[in-house]
Amino acid sequence: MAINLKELAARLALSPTTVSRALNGYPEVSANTRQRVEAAARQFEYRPNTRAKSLATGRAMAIGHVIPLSTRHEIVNPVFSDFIAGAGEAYSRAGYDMVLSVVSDADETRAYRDLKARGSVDGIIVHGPRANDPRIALLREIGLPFVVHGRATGAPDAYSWLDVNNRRAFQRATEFLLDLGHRRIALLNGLEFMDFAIRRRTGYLQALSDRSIGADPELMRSDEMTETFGFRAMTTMLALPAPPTAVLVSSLIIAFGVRRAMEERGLKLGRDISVITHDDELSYMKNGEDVPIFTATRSSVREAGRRAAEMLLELIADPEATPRHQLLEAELMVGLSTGPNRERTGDAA
Amino acid sequence: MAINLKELAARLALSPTTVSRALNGYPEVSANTRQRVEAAARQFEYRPNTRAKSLATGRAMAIGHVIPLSTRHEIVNPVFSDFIAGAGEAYSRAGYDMVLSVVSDADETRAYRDLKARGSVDGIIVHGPRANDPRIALLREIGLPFVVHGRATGAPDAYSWLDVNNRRAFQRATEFLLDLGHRRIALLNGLEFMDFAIRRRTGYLQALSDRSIGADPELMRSDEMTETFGFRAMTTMLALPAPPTAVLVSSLIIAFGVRRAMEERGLKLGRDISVITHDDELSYMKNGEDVPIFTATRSSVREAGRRAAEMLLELIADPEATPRHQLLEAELMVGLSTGPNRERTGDAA
DNA sequence: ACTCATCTCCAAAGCGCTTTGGATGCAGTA
DNA sequence: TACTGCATCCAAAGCGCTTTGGAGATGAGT
Repeated sequence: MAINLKELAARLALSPTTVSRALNGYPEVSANTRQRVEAAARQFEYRPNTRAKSLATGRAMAIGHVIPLSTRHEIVNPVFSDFIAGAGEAYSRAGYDMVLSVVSDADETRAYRDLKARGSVDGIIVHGPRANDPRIALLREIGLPFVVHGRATGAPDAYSWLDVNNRRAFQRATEFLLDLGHRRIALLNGLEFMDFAIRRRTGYLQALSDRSIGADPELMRSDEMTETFGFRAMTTMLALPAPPTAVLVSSLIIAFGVRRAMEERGLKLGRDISVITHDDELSYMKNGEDVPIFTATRSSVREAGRRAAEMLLELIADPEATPRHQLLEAELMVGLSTGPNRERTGDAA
Repeated sequence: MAINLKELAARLALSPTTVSRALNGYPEVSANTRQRVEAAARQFEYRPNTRAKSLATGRAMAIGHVIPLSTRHEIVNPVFSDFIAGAGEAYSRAGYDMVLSVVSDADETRAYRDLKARGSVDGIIVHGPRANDPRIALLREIGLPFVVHGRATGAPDAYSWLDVNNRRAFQRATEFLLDLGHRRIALLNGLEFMDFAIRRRTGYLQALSDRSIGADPELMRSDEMTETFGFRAMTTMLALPAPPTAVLVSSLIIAFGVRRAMEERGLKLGRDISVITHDDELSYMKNGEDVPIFTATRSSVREAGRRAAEMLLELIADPEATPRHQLLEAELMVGLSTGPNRERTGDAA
């Protein structure tokens, strides 16, 4: 069924050498034969065997994504499929395969080493970096090109990364709420050993301190980003003597929970309490259609995947390259969930 | 850095043949040498080069998942990452790699052919089957073992699949609502060219007709499964002269939208209107913790991924095998979102 | 003493491709 | 005529592994 180089060459009464060269664009073949070869390749639907090709060239033509299957937390999951979709696009365009390694997090180190030793990939995308993430040193030692989706504060050496400016996004969002007169602003963050969560908190705290507003520990929560977390945290906060008038949350799913807690108490989004969420633009989790439901700091994870993949491919093409960085700015999209602080408006009236 | 067979053999003063045999468990090697070889392999961290191995054996030791990147609909996405996680577990255990191909749906056919022709995979998992899905005939023609996650009603020949009993789940859910006295039961379904959606509707209609209750087209909607869809559809239905007293929805995300529409009107879940949802047990989208928020037909997508992968590996191991099937029954979990029809209670009182 | 089976091991071919190092033929040059 | 240079093609080696078809040694059987 599937034809190989030798057969194709035989059919053309040419040597495998010439056919290979013709198809790979080498100059030592006449324009005439090149056309004949290409026509025949199309006709017989010839596809070079990837295994053989990469054995011969030493390049795997594949990129690895290691997904630690944590027993404790499912962190990467919600954004993962969109990131993959974006990266996958870039890979197919470049003729690369994407190989996924799902491993229990105890085996993660071994997974990277295996990928290298068995020659299955030319590079790796690192997901869900944490502060001082040990994987960075590991990958450098192994000698496999890699790009980190996010950053790992505290990593000793330079490395390539692509990240959203989480600090700035949350700083701006906080300022936006401050400008609306809010003073008691809560933060419902992701788990704070994750790097992005740390940065978001930093931005939030920065904005507060810039206006000389003290942070209230009661108003800062951090947990896995689920609907339930949003609901519970918000319910608890609403029961405080001085509940927040605005809330900054790290994901749409959390925001759904927050909204539920509010509605259960008859509070209206944007009027009684303002909410800003981060929106990864997940394809299955839209923040409204034309007008955003939630005011949001928005940055497409899919786009991030695409760019991270492209960055890695460039790195592989030029091993001498110095580490690259890409810091994506999140847009601040005004939706229906924010409004002026009514407590103060009330004061003034 | 990475040592290969020849070097390892040289270090041991043995031939590559013997070393290969020792490591792959062939009998023509003495227990003594086998131990020596294994010890050395461990010491030097020898990992056979996958490319070379599969070139020699003809087996790719990899499974392909083709993800059509539809321009129109993002169908597989929300459940995709969990399915992958489950399948990935099974693959790593068996020493298989997982390769993902993200392709625009126009290129999907070519993607399958390429995977086969270039020898990159030994088998394929088919995602998101539709009625009369052409991929089944295609894959059979190509001659690549495959397992379908779901079924494709109308496919002419036998093929291996793993599916949730969607019809039965929704039939039972509908009966459950009927038993609670509900008569106007709405259905918010996924897109009905998807096979699972068709089956769910069938089950729903079956339950209604079994009790001689006519289906009201006004109460049946089908769309992409987003929060917005749930919200809009429910809002519209609540404005009907005779709104539904119960709703059956196809995903938790839709259910969130439904709840929002209800809460906006001050209606309480389970008291004013009953809601049953299907719950795929996505790791990032939990239906409450101990007591489910929503009464739900529950079936783990991750478990499905694991089993589908195992099924495929068995198929690959035994090419003569006849097609296998696995029909998983969903559990009907009673949560806080269902209760007796108060209209009728009202009537009776 | 000879044959035969058994146990260990190895040389070499082969998987499908790329790539090095020519070979061949032909036009241009002296 | 002989030489050079160029364009075009090919034979063969090699990528790292498996696997076929022995080879040599040992011991049992007669």
